Amino acid sequence: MQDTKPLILVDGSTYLFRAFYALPDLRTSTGLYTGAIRGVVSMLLKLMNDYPGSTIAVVFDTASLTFRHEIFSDYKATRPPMQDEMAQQIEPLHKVIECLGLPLLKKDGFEADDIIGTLATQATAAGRETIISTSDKDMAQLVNEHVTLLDTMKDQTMDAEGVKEKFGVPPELIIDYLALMGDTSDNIPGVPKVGPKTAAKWLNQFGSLDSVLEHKEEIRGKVGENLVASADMLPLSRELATIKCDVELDWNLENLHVKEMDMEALTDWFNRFEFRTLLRQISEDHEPTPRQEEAADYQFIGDPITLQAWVDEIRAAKQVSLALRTIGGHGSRCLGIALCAGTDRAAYVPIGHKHDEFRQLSIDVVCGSLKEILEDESISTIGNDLKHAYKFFNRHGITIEGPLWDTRLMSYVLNSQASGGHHTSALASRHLEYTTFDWQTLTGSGANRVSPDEIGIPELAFPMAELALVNARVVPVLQKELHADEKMAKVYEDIEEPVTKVLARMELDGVTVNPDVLRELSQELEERISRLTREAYESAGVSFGLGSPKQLSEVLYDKLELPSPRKTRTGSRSTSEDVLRELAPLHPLPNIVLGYRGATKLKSTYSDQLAHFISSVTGRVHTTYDQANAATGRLSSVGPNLQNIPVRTGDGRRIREAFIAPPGYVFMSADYSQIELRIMAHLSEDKSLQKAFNEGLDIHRATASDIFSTDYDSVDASMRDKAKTINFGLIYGMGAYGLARRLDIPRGEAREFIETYFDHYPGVREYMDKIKANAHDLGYVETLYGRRIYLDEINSQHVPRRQGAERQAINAPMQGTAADIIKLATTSAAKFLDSSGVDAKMVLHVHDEIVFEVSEEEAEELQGGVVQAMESAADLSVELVVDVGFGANWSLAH
DNA sequence: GCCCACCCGTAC
DNA sequence: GACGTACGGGTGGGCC
Repeated sequence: MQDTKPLILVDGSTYLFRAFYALPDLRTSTGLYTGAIRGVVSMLLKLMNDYPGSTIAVVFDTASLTFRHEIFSDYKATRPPMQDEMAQQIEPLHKVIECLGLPLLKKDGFEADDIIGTLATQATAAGRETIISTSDKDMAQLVNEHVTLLDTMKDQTMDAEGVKEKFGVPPELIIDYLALMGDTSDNIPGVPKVGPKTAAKWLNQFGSLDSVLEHKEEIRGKVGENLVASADMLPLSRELATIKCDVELDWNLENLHVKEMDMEALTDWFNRFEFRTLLRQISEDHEPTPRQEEAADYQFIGDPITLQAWVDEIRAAKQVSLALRTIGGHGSRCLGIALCAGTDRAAYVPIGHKHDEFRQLSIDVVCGSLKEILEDESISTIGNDLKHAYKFFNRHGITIEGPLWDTRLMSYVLNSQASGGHHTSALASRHLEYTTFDWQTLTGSGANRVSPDEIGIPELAFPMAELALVNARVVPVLQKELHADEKMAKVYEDIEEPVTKVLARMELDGVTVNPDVLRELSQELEERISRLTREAYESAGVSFGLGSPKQLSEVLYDKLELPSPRKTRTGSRSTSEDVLRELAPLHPLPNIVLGYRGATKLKSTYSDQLAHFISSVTGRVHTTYDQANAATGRLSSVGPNLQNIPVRTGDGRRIREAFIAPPGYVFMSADYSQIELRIMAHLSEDKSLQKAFNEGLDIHRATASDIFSTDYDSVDASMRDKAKTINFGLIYGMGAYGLARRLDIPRGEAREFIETYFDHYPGVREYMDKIKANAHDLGYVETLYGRRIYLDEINSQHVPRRQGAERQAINAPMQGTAADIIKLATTSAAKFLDSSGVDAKMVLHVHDEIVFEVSEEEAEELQGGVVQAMESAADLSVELVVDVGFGANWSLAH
């Protein structure tokens, strides 16, 4: 009968090396080195656990010379001899593998790759799936429709598609690809200066190594010359890189079998190696002990009747505390949900665990029961990061309607920078003096970390239920603290809580990004990058790591002996953009590097990366706004960050062109004009600044006219520019030094500018003095709405730190008030969307800008509602002005 | 191999 | 040390 389980071939040798270098110093109390053994064994145990019943064979190299040495005597000649500490571990490791019952394969004259290649080929011929567990990229040549690679330590699999994705060429071309690149560790010669990018480019262009060689004369530049020079060696390199798939072996698909584990011998070995954790692991696996519930207060919910009893209890308590465990992108799979009614008892509902030794409930059944309470406006929902829960339930047809008591957000409003953060465990220790279960002991850390999916249901149930209970108990404490200043309670209730639901909606909806636009830009940038790389090497007279500031500084300042104008914070010689600009007149290299940096930045961060974030489910990009992170109350955006998409340069704007409205729709961008300066005018009560805004003047022009004593109408571009720099500098607490550097003028002159500014706007100076004094007294500053920003270093003896805190004291109220206002506006605009029924979605939120997609017919109606919502979000002594633009893409709408 | 500090550059 | 708030990519050194 055909074996339907996959054949698993483990590349023991590469894992041995990797494990050894990962844990080189691990040894027993008697001095026996065990790091490599431990690494390989725990990897094998994981594999056995993940693929129960599969045939797992472990393949090793032998110390003998191979056929590759016969055809190329220098093969692996540069490789240093294996360290003793590693060599000692090989024999015992082989013994342990035998005790595990796994077949151990090795053959003199051949490498592990060849044995694996041969067996995989046989399996494919027999129509059987093969999984090759390896971390060696060379194996990618073996991938086909029946063979996939698995990196067990990283838990990553790779099929043919994945090979193409990772290396840029399909599995069939991997050999050619390796030959072109060469391999320094195996001492396989390749073409000098050809790395992964060039190799893939050529192969995609010409189709194969042979046709690359046919066209070798056409390739220009140094790499072209190198190719011609290496042409004779390449067939040999190709042969060396080719894994042999027809080795005569004593093993075949029929006689490879896994045997029973020899527990006695294994226990003996593990004791000798002092592998206490592994010992526990294998004995538990073999003698499943009935697991006790950790505490009586925590219950399982494994059937609909018990679940209904909890729902009734929740309805009586008028509140539910929820803790969700989801895994996968955008919470696509739910392992389980913990529930807590009141503050006494909590329960765990297992839903999607892989190991189901306990009865689980389906997500549909659970949602069916929870729907009635979550959609009941009179029932409060408690949790930590409820935006995540809101989105999860929304995907399952439930809209949480009641008030949200989000402990993460409440804590953030109390002190955005609270040390320890706003996680449930941190809140438990800060506000309840209670220590929650340590997740690390459950999931491990670092390389040994396991997904929660690997953990059994009873193990997860306790800590999950505990989270729900702790959140329920911490809410009243946080509420009380918020009410210590009614303004803070209102910041939570009027600003943060309502905007959470709006942000959730926005994240769920996402935004359309056109990958074709990005791909085209990437290709263009790639060409530009390779051209600039060549030019840089020529200009420098040496090739070096262009992306490495360290190497660049050596070239600029040591080799070319250019003067180093500035040091970085840690004392190394800076190669930052403004430094390179200064050096540009002295040598061509700085400008080339600037171009290179611009292009690589754009490509790696945006044009390459963004397409990976397009959801295969929705076809759109879904960022996550972190509502409890920025010190001042701003949002931040992650996965991807959509708040730093380029806008200033022409190339950069092309990224924005990829953000598009669907057919029949347009983008509408609405942004506040000069909101922070307007807030400065309001907070400082400076009459001239207020007047300038209320007369509808261009504020930078007005400032220029004041400080340069010129008519408003005769201000020229350079004066306006200087005034703009000063205006922004003020918001950031800039001093004379910084202004001088920015404007490239003497410090005295900069000081005079600032003096003149304050003479014209005395209210601003008074306000800044006042806010600093206030900060020194209280240890915090406030926004207009009473959001606090604590400044721990405001009274520091360390002068630079104190000055830093003073700049924060100046900036935070303005930045924070702007954040408060746009959050209020966001909620208000969302209400307009709901009540008007206009066919529009909010798609992006960028600090002072909200972007919508709206049906073409209703664009005007949306504009009216949104401008009204945003301009009336706050009532200041100066007007709030909103600029609106429309367009098919984000660039055009801006 | 994994993690993190550092440098740098993008946004507002 | 000198301009605030963020996120993230690449490099390289230290450590598991």
